[in-house]
Amino acid sequence: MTGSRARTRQAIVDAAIEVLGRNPAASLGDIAAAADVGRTTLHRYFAERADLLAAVGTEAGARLDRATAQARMAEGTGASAVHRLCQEYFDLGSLLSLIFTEPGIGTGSTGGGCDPEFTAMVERGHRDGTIDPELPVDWVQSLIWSQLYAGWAYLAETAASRHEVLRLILRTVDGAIAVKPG
Amino acid sequence: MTGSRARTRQAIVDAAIEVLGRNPAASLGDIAAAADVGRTTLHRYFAERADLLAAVGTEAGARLDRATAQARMAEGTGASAVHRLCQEYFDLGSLLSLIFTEPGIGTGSTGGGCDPEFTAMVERGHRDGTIDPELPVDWVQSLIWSQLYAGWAYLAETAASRHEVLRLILRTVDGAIAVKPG
DNA sequence: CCTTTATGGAACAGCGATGTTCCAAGACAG
DNA sequence: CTGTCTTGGAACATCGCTGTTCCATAAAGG
Repeated sequence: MTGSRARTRQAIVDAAIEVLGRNPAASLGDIAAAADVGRTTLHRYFAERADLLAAVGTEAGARLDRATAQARMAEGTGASAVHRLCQEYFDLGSLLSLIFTEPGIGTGSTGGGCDPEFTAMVERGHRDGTIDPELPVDWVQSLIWSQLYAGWAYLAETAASRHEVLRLILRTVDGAIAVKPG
Repeated sequence: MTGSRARTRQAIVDAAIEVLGRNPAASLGDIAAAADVGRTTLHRYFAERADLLAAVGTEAGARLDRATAQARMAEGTGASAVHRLCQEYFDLGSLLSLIFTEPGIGTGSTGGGCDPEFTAMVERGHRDGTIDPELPVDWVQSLIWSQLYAGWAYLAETAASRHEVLRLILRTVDGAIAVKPG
């Protein structure tokens, strides 16, 4: 019956991502309820709150890595790679809120500098004339995350479709990083 | 000694904005400590947490209104007005985090649609060719707030100067709302 | 000098979240 | 059917935050 345990555990982690994304201060009872699981069962899988948060961090890192890989940051112009990255990250859904509000959730204690692949992508864009050279690499990173988060929030508050919101995000991000005519 | 009361009260509200901006779940003890005031004194001025939050909301609304007025949204092209609005709002400092994380903090229970003045400004920009007509008014609003918040966070995490961060914000916001060449 | 005013500390009860233990019930495999 | 696995509910102690009361102290003002 080990398949059941894995399924329950995953349901709890998924629910935690969903609920904590909406409210980072949510109680374990809220998370258990969202997972359709008793609070006792949640504690059976994660003795302490910190254990659950660690599992959420691991899951977040895994999903993030998967999305990053699919974006193929090393291909095409810098701007086109940023464009693809936004598309893939947008699919992270409720995880976006969590990553944005809880910086360093899926990062292995790095905290500081950007991912080397990301840096390479933006600097390539600086050289190939598709990303404004005045914008530092980490500012481009802030830009992308804040736009993705804004889009996710916008999706939750308005009647706009997922597709329409993605279009808006891509349009504004592309414009923001574009080399300025003046 | 009524001057002292006003000063203490203001110090508490200011500290609350500062602390709650960094951590919306901060305890009253944290806020009192940040205001260099005993927790007892804080309770003397604000019997319940809700009372303090109401005062913070009022203060936030006042500062927001002041900044809005100074931006003169009705003057110049739509894009230039957005530009000025970003400059003024950036000066709100730590209040930015609070407004961003606690939507509707200083708004008089509106919640829904944008400010009419703001709407007029963006629609003017749509007509005068300085703001991309594909971008809905409330998306422009999301864009501005998310960029201001990102800038404020960037300022706290990096060694960049306030002036430099403002430059980055204005550059990316201007690019994001600009009419696209394609 | 003496009163009023403002403050901070200590102590206390209440509350919600947390973490633990124990037990009963249902599901599944042999 | 029987034993194991998984679960959920109830009860409990604990902890931190909240809100209140009481008292001591220090400063400002008459």
